[in-house]
Parts: sequence; structure tokens; C-alpha cells
Amino acid sequence: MAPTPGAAPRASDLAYARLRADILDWALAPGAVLAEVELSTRLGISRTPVREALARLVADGLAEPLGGRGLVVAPVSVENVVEIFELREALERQAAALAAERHDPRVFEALRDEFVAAGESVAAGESVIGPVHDYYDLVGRFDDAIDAAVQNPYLVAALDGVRTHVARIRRLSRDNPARLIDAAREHRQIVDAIIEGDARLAEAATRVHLHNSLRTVLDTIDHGAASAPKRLSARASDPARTPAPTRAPRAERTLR
Amino acid sequence: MAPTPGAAPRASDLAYARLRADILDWALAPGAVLAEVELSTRLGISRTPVREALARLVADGLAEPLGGRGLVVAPVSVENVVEIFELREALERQAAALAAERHDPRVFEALRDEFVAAGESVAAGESVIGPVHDYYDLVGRFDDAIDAAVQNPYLVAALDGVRTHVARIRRLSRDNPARLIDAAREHRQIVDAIIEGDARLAEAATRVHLHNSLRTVLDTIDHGAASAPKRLSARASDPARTPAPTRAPRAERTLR
DNA sequence: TAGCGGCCCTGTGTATACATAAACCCGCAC
DNA sequence: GTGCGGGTTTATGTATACACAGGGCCGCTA
Repeated sequence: MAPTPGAAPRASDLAYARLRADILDWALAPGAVLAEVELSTRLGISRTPVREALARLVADGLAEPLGGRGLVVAPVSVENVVEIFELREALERQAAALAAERHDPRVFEALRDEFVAAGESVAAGESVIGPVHDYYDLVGRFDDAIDAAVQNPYLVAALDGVRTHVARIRRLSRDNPARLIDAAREHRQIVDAIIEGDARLAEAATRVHLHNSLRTVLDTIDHGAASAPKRLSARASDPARTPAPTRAPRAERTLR
Repeated sequence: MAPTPGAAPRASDLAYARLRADILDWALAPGAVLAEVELSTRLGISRTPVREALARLVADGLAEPLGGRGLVVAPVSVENVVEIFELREALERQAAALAAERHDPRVFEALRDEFVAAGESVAAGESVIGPVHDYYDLVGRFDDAIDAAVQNPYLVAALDGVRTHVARIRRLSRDNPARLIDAAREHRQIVDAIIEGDARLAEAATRVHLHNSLRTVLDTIDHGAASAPKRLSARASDPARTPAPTRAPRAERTLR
């Protein structure tokens, strides 16, 4: 059978996964200092794997050097959101077009049904627990299907990188049911085009979806929680979910 | 004055730059084993900065794990070439379109003149020393102008990544003067569209250029030097330009 | 009191030492 | 001769120790 492909419980991988998750859900807010000794203490490992994890975060664009010495979680601005969507549009249009040409129909037909059901579910007010979470899970499976269909590791890697940033800025805006219903319809349109094998239409539908998605994000930011003109700061979310560093007040100072 | 911005002569940076350069010019051929101790000996540094450099290479897609233990220079296949160009097209079309919208006319007008001159120079058989090298230098400045014009760090980072792979596969094909003349004309077309501010035309011209460029690469590969059906191996280029490791024969075995 | 200079301290960058696991090789047995 | 098994070797992964530079703080001085 499958020989447990990812059977490497390396400390550096765990540190990377943990830090990445903390950054994406804003437990580590933009601007937060990433100090090696503090992180190694908090994670219970030595500095060596921590350094490796930090290097990967820098490569991902989630961390960046601050003044030549020291790393911080990469800041996020409204401009960055627009820039990320510009890159995202380029990649997802290409991916949708390629998926339409090389698709496995059955996978996308199943997804089509799911998007239809998801739209109806949200409209009916069902799925009381977490409709948003469920929907993002469905989108995740859609992304996986795209990745498998494009059959292009370079494009998939680039998509993965931009999705990372999209996941982080997602927390800037609040989704509402109305937007989710529209999004489900837009996704269904993309899936339909892929099933039909219509690359041009798939591209256009992707463009429409991303346009509306960006518009929603920008609108929500403007009259939403965060209102800083340029730099966007976290709206709380305690920085010490993990056992708590030796001295907690430090992290708080980093939230500008 | 300028406080020497890049004043960080870190061993890991140097190791990364050197390994990257060796991989891009096929001194380290696809499939070559990247052993930490051997590299640290060869570069005269300890394993720690070597590991950091290797991690960055993996993030770049230039190195990859082999069987869970050990790293090798990422193999290259003809399929990979096509895949890289699929990603490249998505990114460069978007970049050209954005550059057309946000361009600094003077920079591109200067480039236009250079491309015209370069085309004439190659056609006249001048620049006897290295017309190809000169032309790639010009393309490099064109790329820099695009990067500055798009004003999008995420897109620039993605472009940088794909250009890395393009630089490596460049060695698979041999450029001829005829192609260079055509390429200069195609580039001039892109620049003209950017100067005109015509995003659609810039996209189209980019698409044309990349189509022809890919076609040339594939044609050159087919009846060129490398003829392996899938995996492409290096055509020699001694792996031991640097002082020579403790035991040389090992590296040779890695060239498949 | 304000400015300056030196000391200390903290953090990164590098080197080295140790643990562990996989692969290889050799020898033995069938 | 071939297949298997154990020991050895060599690699990576991690921890720790050392070097050094930058910044901050305190005290001294004008």
C-alpha cells in the first residue's frame, strides 16, 4: 500500500507548519518580530530547525528582514491586496484554461453538484455551525482539482504561493451569506466551462469571479474593522495561543 | 552617500549564489547529488550555511529531495520546458499589460532604440565577440524595466522564479542569428505596445513572442545535441571547476 | 541639563559535536 | 552461485558552543 509518504517528523517541518499557520490566521500579526531564541524556546526545539523554518517563510514571502537584522511577519497593506489579486488573476486564468483543456470530467461534475448544493445551503440558512468554513473547504477541493487537472508543477507551485497570501488577507474582510451565494454561482460557472472544455469561457468566468471577490474584500476593508490608511494591523487574536513565551508583553508591542 | 545597501557578506548568501549559478549554467547538471559535507568542503565553509543555501534552492525549485534522503539538482524534461512556458506566459502577459498601464515612457523608449539597434547589429554580423550574450543582457534590462513598471512585488517575485528556470533551460537550445533578429523584432513590438499604453496589444505581442520562443527551443532540442527521450542530461561541462573535492570520481557518477 | 562616549547585552551568523537512520558491503549459509 | 543478514559507514537532522556586530542604557562631562 502507500508507504506513508510523509513519514518525516522533522522538527523544522513542524516549526514551519506551525509558524505558517500562526501567520495565516493572524496569531502572528503582520509586523510581529520573529526572534530565533524566543521561537526556539516556545516551540521547544533548538535554533537550527527554527532558522530553517524562518528561511522557508521568507521564501514564501510571509516573513521579511527588518533593517538588515531580524525578521518580522510581512506587513500587509491594501495595495498588497490589489497586487496579490493581480498575480492571482494571471495564474488562475491560465490554470482554468489549462484545466478546461485537460480536465477529468467526473471530478468537476461532482464539484459542480457540490457548488450548487453549497449555494442552496447557504441561501436556506442551513449549515448553522460554520457555513463559511465549509465553503472554504469546498473551494479547497476545487483548488486541488485544478492542480491535478493542469498537470503543471510549476504553475501549481506558483498557485500555492499566491493562495498562501490570499488565505492571510482573507482575515481582513468578513464574508457575508450574500457574497457566498454569489461566489458559489461564480464557481459553478467556472466548473461548467471546464466541463464543457471551453478554455476561453473558463478564463472569463475566473476573471469575473476574482473581480467580484476583490471588490468584496476592498469594500469590506474600507468600512470594516481595520481602517488604517496603509498598514493594516491585526484585530487582536491573542499572540500567545501557544504556552506563552517567557515574557509576553514583548509580542504586544510589535502590534502596530 | 549610499551606505552600501547589500553590505552583508554572509557565507550562506555566497554559497547560495554560487550553487545557483553553477546550476543555471549546468556546471551542476540535473540529477547531480548535492551532498552537504562535499559542498561545505568545496566551498570552504561549514555545513550550516550550506544547508541554508540548499533550502533556498529547494524553495526555488532548482533542487529537490531524492528518495526522502539527499538532494539532487532538479531534473529537466521536455515536458518541463512546456510547463515552464505555460507559467511564463501567464506571468509575462499580465506583466506586459500592467506595464502598459503604468509605464514610464522614457525607459521603454530607450529600450526600443536598443532593440532596433540590436536587431540591426546581429543582422549585420557585428558584435563578433558575443552577440548572444549582449542580447541576453539587453533582455535583462528589459525585464528590469518591466519589474519596475508593474509595481507589484508579488508578480515580480513570481517572474523572478520563472526566469530562473528559463535561464536554465536556455542551455538546452542553441540560439542562431536568425532567431535573434526575430526576437528583437518581437521585443520591439512589445515595447511599442507598452509605450502606446495598449495593454491588450502588449499582451498579444508577449504571447506571440513566447510562442515563437518556445517553438525555437523545442525545435532546437529535437534535432539538437541532447536527444534523450525524457530526462535531459548535461552535455559534459566538468563538475569540478572549483578546486576539486576530496574524491572527484563520485561527482561523475551522478551525471546520468 | 543636554550631549556624548563607552560598556554591556542581546541577537544573529557560523562552526562543531552528537544522535540516528538508511544504504552499502562483505561474508556466510543454503 | 545466489540470497540473506549483520556490521560498518556515511549521510542527514539536531543541539550546542563560539564569534561578532548592533543597539541601548548608563554615566560622565561640558
